[in-house]
Amino acid sequence: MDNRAMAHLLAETADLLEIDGGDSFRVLSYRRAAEAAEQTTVDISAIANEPKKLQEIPGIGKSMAANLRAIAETGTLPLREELLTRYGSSILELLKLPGMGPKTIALLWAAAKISSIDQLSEAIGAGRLAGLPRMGAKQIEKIRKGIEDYRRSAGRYRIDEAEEAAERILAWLTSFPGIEQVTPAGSLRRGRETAGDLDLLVTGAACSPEKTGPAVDHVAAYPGIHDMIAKGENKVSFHLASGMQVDVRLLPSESYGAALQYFTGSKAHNVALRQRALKMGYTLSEWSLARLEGGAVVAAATEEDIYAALQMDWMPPELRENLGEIEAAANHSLPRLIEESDLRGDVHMHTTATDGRNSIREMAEAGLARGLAYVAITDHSKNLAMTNGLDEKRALEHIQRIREVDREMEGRIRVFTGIEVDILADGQLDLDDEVLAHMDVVIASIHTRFEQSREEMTDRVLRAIENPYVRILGHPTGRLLLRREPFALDLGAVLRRAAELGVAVEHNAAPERLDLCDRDLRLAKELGCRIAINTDSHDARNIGKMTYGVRQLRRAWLGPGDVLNTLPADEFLAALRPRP
DNA sequence: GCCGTTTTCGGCCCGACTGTTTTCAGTCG
Repeated sequence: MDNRAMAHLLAETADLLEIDGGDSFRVLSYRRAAEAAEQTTVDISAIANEPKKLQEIPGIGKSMAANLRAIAETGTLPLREELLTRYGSSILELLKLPGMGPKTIALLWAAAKISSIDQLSEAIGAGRLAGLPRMGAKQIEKIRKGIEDYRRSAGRYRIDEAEEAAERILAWLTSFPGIEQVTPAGSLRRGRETAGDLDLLVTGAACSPEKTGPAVDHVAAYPGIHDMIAKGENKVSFHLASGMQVDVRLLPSESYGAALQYFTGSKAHNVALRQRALKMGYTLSEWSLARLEGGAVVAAATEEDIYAALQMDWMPPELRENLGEIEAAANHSLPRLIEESDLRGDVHMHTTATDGRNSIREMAEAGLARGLAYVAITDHSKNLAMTNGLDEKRALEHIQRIREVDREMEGRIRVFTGIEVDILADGQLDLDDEVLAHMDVVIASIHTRFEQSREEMTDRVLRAIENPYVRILGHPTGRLLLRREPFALDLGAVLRRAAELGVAVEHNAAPERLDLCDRDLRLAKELGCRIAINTDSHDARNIGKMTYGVRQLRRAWLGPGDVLNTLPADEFLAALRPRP
C-alpha cells in the first residue's frame, strides 16, 4: 500500500475518533500522523517492520508505528475497524456536508441513530430533526440544501484523481506485448475539472480484429478491478474500488484517429462535426470518415487526417466544446493557446513563517529549479490565526527577510515581497495600509465563511478590492473555501470592477482548488480582466506545477497575453495595478 | 497519541463567524 492510501486510513480514523468523542489531542495526533505519511519521502510499506525507522518520521511514535505496521500487514487498523463496526462505514460521508462536523454527527447518531446521508435526508423529510439541540429551521434547511448539492456533484471525479487512475491502468496495459499505445480520451483528454468515467483507447498488434482475445483477457485481469460490467471482443468495462467506471476499447491502428476523435468528444462538438461531414458528403463514425455514397474511407488513422479531410485545422482537445472552435478551425483562425512553458512566475506561496513547509530560500531555489524567473512570497496575515498569520510587525520583518533572499539569489531568480491578506466581514482588510504599502504583491482573499446574501457578498468583495494596495483578488469564486456550496456572488460585477481597477484575478492551478471554472474564465476574458495563475504552494515541491490550471485556461481560449505571469519579472510588476 | 523536556508529565497553531443562544457551542480555515 502506498503512503497516500495509508494517510487516508489514518485520517479516516481521526474522523471516526472525533465522532466517537475521543480525546481531541489523540485525534490531532492521528491527523498529524496522516499528514506525516502523506508528506514523507520514505516508503512506509518498505520499513513497516522496522519501528525504529518509522519513529524517525516526525509525528510517528510507538503506537503509530504499530498502527502503520498493522496497516501494511492487514490493509487496515483495529481501531478504525472497531469504530466502523459501531457507526457504519457510511457515517464518514456525513462529514462532506456543509456545516456538519463531528459534534453534529455524534448528536444525530445519539438522538436518532442517523449514520448515513440517506438516513439524514429521510429524517429531515419526516421532520425528525426539529427539536434537537441546535437544530433550528435555518440549520435544517442548510443541511437539506447541502444534501441536494452533494448528490448533484456525486458520480464525478476530480481530473487529477482520474488521471492517476488512468496512469495506473496504463502501466498495466502497456506491460502486455502487442499493446503499443494507450490514450485516455473523454473529458480527461479535454482537460475538464472532473471526469464522469474513464475512456482508454488501446491500439497495437494485439488489437487487430479477431485477434483481441489475449489482450482483452489481460485488460480484464487488471488487479484494480472491483467489478466487471462488460467484456466483449474489443471493449472491457469495469468499476474501480472508488466507483469510477472505466471503459477500455481495443482498436486496430487504422481507425485509431477516428476513434480518438469520437471518444474525445465532447458530444456537442461531435454532433456539429458530423453535421459538417454530412454537408460535405461524408459520414463520420468512430471507425472512419467515409463517403456517403459507396462508403469509401477518406480518413481514419489520425485525427489530423480527419480534420484535414473536413477542411479544418487540427485543434487541441481543450477547445472541443462546440463554442466556436469548429468555425475557427475551418477559417484557420484558431487562437494560440497558453502553454505551461509560457509561464515565468509563480506568485502565491507560503513559508514556515505561517503554514508553509519550507523557508523563503527553499521556495526560491525550488522556483529556480523549475525554471521560473520569479516567485512571490505571500504568507497569511494575522486574521488566519490558525496558520500563525503575520501581524503588522511580523509582516514587515518578513519582507526584510524576503528581500535578503532576493539579494542572495543574485538575479538568478527574483523573489518578490507579498502577503495574502484576509477580507473581513465588513470588506476591510486585516492589515494596515502602511504595511501593505511595502509589498510588491498584495493578494486579498476571503478565508472566512460568510452566510450572506449575494448582494452583501458581492459588496464585500467589491469594497475589498477598492483598497488601492490590493493587486490580486485571491480565491475569486471562493471555491477553495466553500467548495461544498457554490459561492453566492455576482462574479460578473466583481470581474468587471477588477478589470476597471487593474486588479488581477487569481486562478489557482492546483487540481483540487481550480478557483475559476471555464465559464468564469471566459467571462474574465470577455470583461478584460487579467489573470494571474499560481499554485498557492505550501510546499516547495508544488511550486510551478501548473498543468491542470493551464489546461483550464486553455479551455477558456486564453493565450499568453491574457495571463500576467507570462511576462518577464519587471514587466510583471509593472503590469500589476499601480501602487498609490 | 506525540513530543520534549526546564524528562516520566503537561502541553498540543487560535480567531471569526453563524445559529440558537441569552453567554456559547460548533464549524471553518
